[in-house]
Amino acid sequence: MNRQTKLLDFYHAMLSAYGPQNWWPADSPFEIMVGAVLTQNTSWQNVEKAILNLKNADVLNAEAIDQLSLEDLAQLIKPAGYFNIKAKRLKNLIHWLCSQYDGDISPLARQSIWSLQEQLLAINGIGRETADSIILYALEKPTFVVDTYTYRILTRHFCIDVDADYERIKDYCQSQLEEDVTLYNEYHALLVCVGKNHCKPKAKCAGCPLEKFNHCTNPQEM
DNA sequence: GACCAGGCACATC
DNA sequence: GATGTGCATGGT
Repeated sequence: MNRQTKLLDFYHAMLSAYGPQNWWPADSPFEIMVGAVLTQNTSWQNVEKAILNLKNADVLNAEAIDQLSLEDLAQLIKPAGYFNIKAKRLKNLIHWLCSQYDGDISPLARQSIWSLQEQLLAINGIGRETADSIILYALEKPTFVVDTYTYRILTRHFCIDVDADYERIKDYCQSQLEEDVTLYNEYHALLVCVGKNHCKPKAKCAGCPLEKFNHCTNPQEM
């Protein structure tokens, strides 16, 4: 595929407005996996505090988290919110990594996206977005990540139906864009940027870099 | 004080 | 299968 699509136009507009985002903000693929769980329905600012706690306690590694008690882990990740449920989810993910791969992420990079999705989605607490975030950002494989920002922005710009589900949105995005890790990486990060700065739940989208393409309709206007 | 944030699983109908 | 609800901190 080498054609100009609506989503590619969006991409160039967002990129020229914000520049490369160079996600994911982390020091290692393992930290990305942990962050992917902690950021579920949570602002990144709060996730950073939780990750800092893990670093300061010297437990930001698979073996340490696997051995940590649920209560101790929950206390460390408290700033990220939902700390009891996220402690369980994090331990589920890390226990899978330890029991199946000896706590080593590198063998995962040699597996297919399909196989990785199947394994990750089988873990309680890992849903589609978290699985795709891990595959794209930690394992650097081309799978598009859909989140609330993606949904909100693409529905307001009439790219997708309001009742479109995760897979449908993902298929739409992947059909409009070249299969490319860097493109998918930047695209999702830029959508988050637009979502945070302009495309808010109950606000008009003034100054949005996507404004020039068509009317951005927010729910209050409909 | 209300609203929102890189979701997910589970209960209920 | 669709829809509703609990989970929780911290910034605006």
